[in-house]
Amino acid sequence: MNKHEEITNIIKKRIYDKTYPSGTLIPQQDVLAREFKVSRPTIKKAVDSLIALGLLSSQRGIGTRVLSHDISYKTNEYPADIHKGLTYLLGEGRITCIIINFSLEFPDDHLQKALQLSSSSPVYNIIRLRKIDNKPYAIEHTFMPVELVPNLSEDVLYHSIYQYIQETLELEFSGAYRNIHADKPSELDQEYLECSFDDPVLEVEQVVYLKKGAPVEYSRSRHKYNNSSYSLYDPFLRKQYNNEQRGVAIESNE
Amino acid sequence: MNKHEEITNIIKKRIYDKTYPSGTLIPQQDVLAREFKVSRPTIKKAVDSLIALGLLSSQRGIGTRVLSHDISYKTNEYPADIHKGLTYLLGEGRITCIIINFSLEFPDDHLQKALQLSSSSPVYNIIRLRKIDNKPYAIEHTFMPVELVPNLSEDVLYHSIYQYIQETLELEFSGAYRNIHADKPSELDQEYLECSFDDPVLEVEQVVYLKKGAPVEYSRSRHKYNNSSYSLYDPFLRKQYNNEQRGVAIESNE
DNA sequence: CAGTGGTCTAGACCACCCC
DNA sequence: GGGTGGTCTAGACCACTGT
Repeated sequence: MNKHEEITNIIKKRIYDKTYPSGTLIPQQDVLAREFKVSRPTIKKAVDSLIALGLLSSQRGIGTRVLSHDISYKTNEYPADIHKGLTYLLGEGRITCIIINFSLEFPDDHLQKALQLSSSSPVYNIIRLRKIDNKPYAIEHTFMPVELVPNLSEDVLYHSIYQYIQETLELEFSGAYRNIHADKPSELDQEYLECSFDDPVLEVEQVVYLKKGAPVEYSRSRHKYNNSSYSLYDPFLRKQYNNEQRGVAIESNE
Repeated sequence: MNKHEEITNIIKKRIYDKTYPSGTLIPQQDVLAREFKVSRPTIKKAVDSLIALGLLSSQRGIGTRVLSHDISYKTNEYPADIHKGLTYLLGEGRITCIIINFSLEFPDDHLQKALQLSSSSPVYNIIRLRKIDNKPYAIEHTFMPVELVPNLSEDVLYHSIYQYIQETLELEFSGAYRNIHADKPSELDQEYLECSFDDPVLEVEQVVYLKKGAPVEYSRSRHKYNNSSYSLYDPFLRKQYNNEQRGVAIESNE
């Protein structure tokens, strides 16, 4: 672990255990630098990452303050890999998975674009149903290039594709584009998510990229509307109205 | 403008104008350091912010590669302030605003918690309908503490509350917690968004914080399901399964 | 091995706030 | 003026990659 990450974690603990209570100023950066026997830029880096998480806020000439978010922090991790994430959170046994479809096909135009593939490069077409305590939680429809993820078996599908990619194939991820929107339930949704025709569905569409740069997954996860939601903290780091994209956006499909 | 921000913008331009084509390696950090006559850590900072935007990906021993996201980049800015953001994007004249409600009240329990107020501290209760080209776009229901945002007038509501807060009151924002979910349309939605009883609605619920630490807004923006969506890039910066929260999360409301 | 990015240092200067 | 965080430097060392 890096120094700045260690310090990040220590400060985070001190925030949660109220060593640094909500609303108060934490010690100055040079005091922390002396305490942890590091240089000030290292402290700064640790503080910055806690600002990005929404736990701290700095003001020049004043200090760095602990923010108090009374937002109920029931936020479950939602990494690219729902299965491993939920297993981690809820423990083994409560999460189950049903494979609805597992086949190979050639990508259509949309997939060719999203995964940057040629039409002759086969992809897996996977549909899985995730359950928590035997109640349906999400339908995940996943496409992955066979080229990048060889030898995918049903065994892997029941566990974690992401673990297989990281640990067996030793590939690294760089990040994911996501688009979150509401939709009417499809027939598949109504059947597997056990919802009626007028129950809205929350869909998280994403493209996951490898560090190498290649897209490794296109997927759509659909959730019953009263079952889950997507939470995030958006630190207003930059001038808001740049001429360029930022992380967070709403698009209007006129 | 900081040096690292200037360099960030220059590199960004070079990515968009294909000086650094998709998929290729950009020059090494020490080459860039010499070109821009800055130290390497400054280059690193610029590169890091482009990694956070999803434009670059670095690998030790190899270099820094331009990612190519064929995701259609129709992403409109969605800052906390929809009005100013959309005005910036679409130009003056296409955005209009109707005030459906503007009143004062004392906060209920939920609002007291979200805005960290006592029950005797009044809040504005504002409902506005946003239109693009005279077609309904979103219903925004906003609560703000009178204490923090004094002298709010209808005039300000038609323009930008955020501009008023930043420029007149000279307050700074630190960021916002958001929760995005799907919902059934309310009667208000059906009336003003012109949707039918089985059209889903996408709601973005947020609490916006000042740098000082105080929550300054609690709001819910509701959109017709086929009208807008929420997009973001999630860089997988940290180990995914830490014992602590990250920005992105799904919560299951069991 | 040489070359890449990742991290850290020690110190400096500046911008800003409050007294 | 005295104290805060924000930024930048010049150089160093390390971890990792590919040959």
